[in-house]
Amino acid sequence: MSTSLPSPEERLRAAGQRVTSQRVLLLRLLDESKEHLDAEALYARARREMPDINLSTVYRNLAVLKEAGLVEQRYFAREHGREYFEPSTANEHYHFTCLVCGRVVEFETPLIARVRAELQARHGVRVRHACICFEGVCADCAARGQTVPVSERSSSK
Amino acid sequence: MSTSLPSPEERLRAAGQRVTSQRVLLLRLLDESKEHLDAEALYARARREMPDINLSTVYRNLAVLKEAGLVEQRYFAREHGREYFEPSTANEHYHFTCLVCGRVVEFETPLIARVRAELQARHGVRVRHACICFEGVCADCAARGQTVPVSERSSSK
DNA sequence: GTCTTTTTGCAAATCATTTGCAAAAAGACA
DNA sequence: TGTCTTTTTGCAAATGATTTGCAAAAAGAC
Repeated sequence: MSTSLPSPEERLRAAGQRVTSQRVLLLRLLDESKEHLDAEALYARARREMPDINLSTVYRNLAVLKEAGLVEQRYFAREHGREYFEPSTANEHYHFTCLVCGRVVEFETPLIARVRAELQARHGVRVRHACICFEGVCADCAARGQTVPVSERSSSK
Repeated sequence: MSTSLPSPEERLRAAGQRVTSQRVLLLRLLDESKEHLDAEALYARARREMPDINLSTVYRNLAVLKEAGLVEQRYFAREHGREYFEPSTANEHYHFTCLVCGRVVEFETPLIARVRAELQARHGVRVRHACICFEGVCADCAARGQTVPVSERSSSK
């Protein structure tokens, strides 16, 4: 989600990566997006401005940008097999996904850091990364009486 | 993992599911396993006792067992695209995976429940499920000086 | 500009997981 | 126990996301 970050070009240079038009475009699209995008969605948007861009270029660049710390990979709810991305931001935040409408609520909490600290203290492990995501029913959907997600109880197709 | 649970047959019946030799076997193998297994690993073990069992049967049954609440699906670390399973147990616990040796440390903490409560209180959402996993370097690997995971910095193959 | 290295587009491959289908097994009931 | 109905299985082929090999094109360095 859009914050005042340096331009895509600057961020690429700062990260020691080559500045290609494709990378600049992808980074900009991720910056501009209100939602988290997966490779396919990002590809669809990129094509509108660069019709010849290839899906594998999107995948390759997402991997490069992730490695360079310019974007972060996220996994959501039942969609865990699909990777979503967002630009790296300073503040650590987590996600809640509504199973009914798909809305993603971002939130912050110091408790996860405490869990990490506990883990470190009690088990001597060094935590490098955490994947935290919650899912359920958002306030609006609950108010609308939508309590049972369509694709939960029934077969998952 | 292995705890004193009712027999596979009993659990299947209690869950209103048909008792097939394949299901009994899979459930037993999951009970017996010290590690979390994915479909492929479970299949490999199952074949030893039932050579004709099919991989798709394993997948289908894991889905059934999950739906019935008899097993729980987990996602780990960089392996997020792959689903691992363990028998459902009463106590809620979370996982830490060592990026170097692959060891999985299970731990409990009341803090995650607090995060859920906070989410509920502050955003009005009803949390149904949480996917929580941590990764990093375990105490043993850190002691052995193994700080930089093999497949982290280099290309991810 | 020229040269070297990295990146791209394209097509084909991979890997986990799913599905269609006919035969086999499970559960219900006579 | 035998029969009937429904669910499950094995097998093969399909799917869907992601990856890879390769030759041409673009980026960065000199």
